[in-house]
Amino acid sequence: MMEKVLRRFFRYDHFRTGQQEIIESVLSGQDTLAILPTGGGKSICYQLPSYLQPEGLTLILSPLLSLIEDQVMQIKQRGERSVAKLTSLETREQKEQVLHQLPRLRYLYLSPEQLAVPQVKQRLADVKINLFVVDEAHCISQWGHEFRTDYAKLGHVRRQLGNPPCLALTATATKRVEQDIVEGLLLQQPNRIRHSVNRPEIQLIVDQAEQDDKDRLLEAWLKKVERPCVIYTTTRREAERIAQQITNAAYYHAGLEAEDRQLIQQQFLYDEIDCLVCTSAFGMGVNKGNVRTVIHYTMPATIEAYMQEIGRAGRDGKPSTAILLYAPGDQRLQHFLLEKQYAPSLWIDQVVEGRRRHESFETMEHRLGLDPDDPAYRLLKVQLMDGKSRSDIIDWQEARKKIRLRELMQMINYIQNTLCRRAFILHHFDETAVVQDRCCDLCGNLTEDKPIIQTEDDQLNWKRRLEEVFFSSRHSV
DNA sequence: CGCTTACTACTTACGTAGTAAGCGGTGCTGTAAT
Repeated sequence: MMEKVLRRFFRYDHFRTGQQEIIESVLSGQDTLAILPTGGGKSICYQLPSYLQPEGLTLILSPLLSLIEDQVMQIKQRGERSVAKLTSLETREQKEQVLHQLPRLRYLYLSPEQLAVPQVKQRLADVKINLFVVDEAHCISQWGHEFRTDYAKLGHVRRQLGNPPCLALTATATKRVEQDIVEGLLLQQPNRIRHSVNRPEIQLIVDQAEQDDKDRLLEAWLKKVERPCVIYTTTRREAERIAQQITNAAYYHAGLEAEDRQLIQQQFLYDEIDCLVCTSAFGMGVNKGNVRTVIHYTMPATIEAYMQEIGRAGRDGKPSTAILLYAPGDQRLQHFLLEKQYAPSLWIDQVVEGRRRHESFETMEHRLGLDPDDPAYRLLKVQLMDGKSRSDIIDWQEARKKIRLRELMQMINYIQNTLCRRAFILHHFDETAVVQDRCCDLCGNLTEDKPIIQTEDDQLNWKRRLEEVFFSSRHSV
């Protein structure tokens, strides 16, 4: 039966690994958390069940407008017309029309922010929702706490919509991320379907250097590795600077116009450019099979982010390479960026005091010179509007910073690890290490399944090392 | 916080040291009312 639907509506003869299991779980009405390798055909997992149900809507929450556009287009291309999207790109009339069509609609794509709009929520509450899908569900953990807080509220919204079954999909999730997803979506005894996050086709290399040698090192690696190649940097300026030094390269970051971003992504996709230098803005939803190399000029803030980013290599399954360049002190920028997300206690005090005097946020913004677009200030505002007190917020900030510094430490541990890079990463994702060829710079093809490095239970050591890494310049004796 | 850039001061001939200012990621968004 399922194969028949697969052939008829999706024109595939067979399911790929994991798809069937997820679909069965979805059809059983259970909450499902699925960790599938990238490019594993995730969309079929939530699109197919709809054809086996007599009526009802499939709601798909997606993090990027561009992703929503792509998905809707792909569905239409396969001949399904009962699909719509609800984003800020639609006009008021279009939105109204979509909300009017709801009872007859099969798929609705929207951003998490749209679900915070009262009218959207109300109209959706009147409709039968078969499935509540959260695509790229790691965003709940990655963005939900600080940056896009509507992600953290999806569970409550789901309750308000009659608690339809939920399917959360992602490619990479540690236990912590999994926990964030379960809590954020209020999943009830979810069926957890896990596939290994290991990407055996990608060999892992870390190259440590002095800051001044990095450009030369990058140049040397570029002579050795195959293209197409993605180079990740932390800052936009660095992405632009490095792109200039490389032939047939372009840069990509969030400071570009949406049109330019799309154009460059397309050029890279069609091999007109074979080297893309970018910030973390690049990658989500990019389906390019032949990326041979991912180089990190500077490290990301977490191992999960690192896995997401190197995961863009070798989707065609052919041998690929991930290289991370590290110079002492590289973590400081990540540390700064992390700190910058939280309001300084001065702001908290000032704004709490202003509210006590019934001053509006707008007035305070003027009086105190606060930028209403600053994410840290916006987060503070959300928390205060949610009824949080000064001490709630301070305690929460402390707890979050501690978690995130620890994640950053894990990234450093990966770099300074001396056993096996792959084993370290798999261990981080609570998987057992595997032995394989083309493994990493530390073990080559001689991988052994050994106990790996310290983990969270190494409390004392952790604190000491944290001080060493972040404060050594000031506190050295 | 730490790195880079811009400017100033002082010295002494076009250069250098010292200080101040600026910068550093990710994306969504009913936006009320004249």
